Amino acid sequence: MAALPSGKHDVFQAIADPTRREVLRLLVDREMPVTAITGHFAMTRTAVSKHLRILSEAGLVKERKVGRETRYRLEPQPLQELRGWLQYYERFWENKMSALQRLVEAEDGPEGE
Amino acid sequence: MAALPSGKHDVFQAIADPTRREVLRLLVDREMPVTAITGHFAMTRTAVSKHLRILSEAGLVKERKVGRETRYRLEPQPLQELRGWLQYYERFWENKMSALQRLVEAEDGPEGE
DNA sequence: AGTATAGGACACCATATGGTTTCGTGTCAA
DNA sequence: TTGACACGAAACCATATGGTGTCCTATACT
Repeated sequence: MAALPSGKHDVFQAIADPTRREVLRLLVDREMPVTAITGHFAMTRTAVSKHLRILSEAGLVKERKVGRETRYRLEPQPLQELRGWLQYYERFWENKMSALQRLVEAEDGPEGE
Repeated sequence: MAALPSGKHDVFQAIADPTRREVLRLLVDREMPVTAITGHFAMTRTAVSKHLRILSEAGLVKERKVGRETRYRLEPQPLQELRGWLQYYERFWENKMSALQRLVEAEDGPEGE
């Protein structure tokens, strides 16, 4: 269930930081080396590198060495855990159900968790 | 767009902590006073109270005073922001698309949001 | 009235987090 | 081979985070 912990940071923690969410956006359509990523932020390369490590621990990015650069790319699969978590709550806001209605749905719901 | 910031903590931060995610689960089907919530955790009432404040700042719970107790209930709407964020990435893991395919999908995508 | 219960406020503490600078190493270009 | 570039590692720093214990007030019980 815990989706192979490649480090001490999980997906929930990884996406908690706005900078890291921006990094993910950057990597959506292309692979990028650290310096290029850093160009998009007002912080040092080292700081960005740390964010990349956390994302990597969460499995959200993968690195590939090409010559002297390390290119990072998005690895979206771990977001499925987040999606699964969210799905549990989705039905609750859809029709602004009451607590009682939620209770019924929760027990009666079409879950396979 | 930033969904009325009722405090300094946002949804992403709020759900980053496992304890807070558990609290949300507890409140799914019923309203609960602080002490009752605390009963489910190995920490003090004060600690739980702080978590509740953070959840409250993120808009994920609402409090209601009843006599001497403060009852908390789930307020799932703010999770929609998370869902919107996630949806952007959903298409990327569905069929393990390549970066190029993702690029095309991202620009050309079948959006109706 | 007097006591017990619920819970917020406050002071405090250890560790995590997000950032910096400096340094070392591997790789590319002249 | 000398130098510039890409990057990680390490030491350091301020603040945030997650927890504690003590105290105070409001409400309920008898």
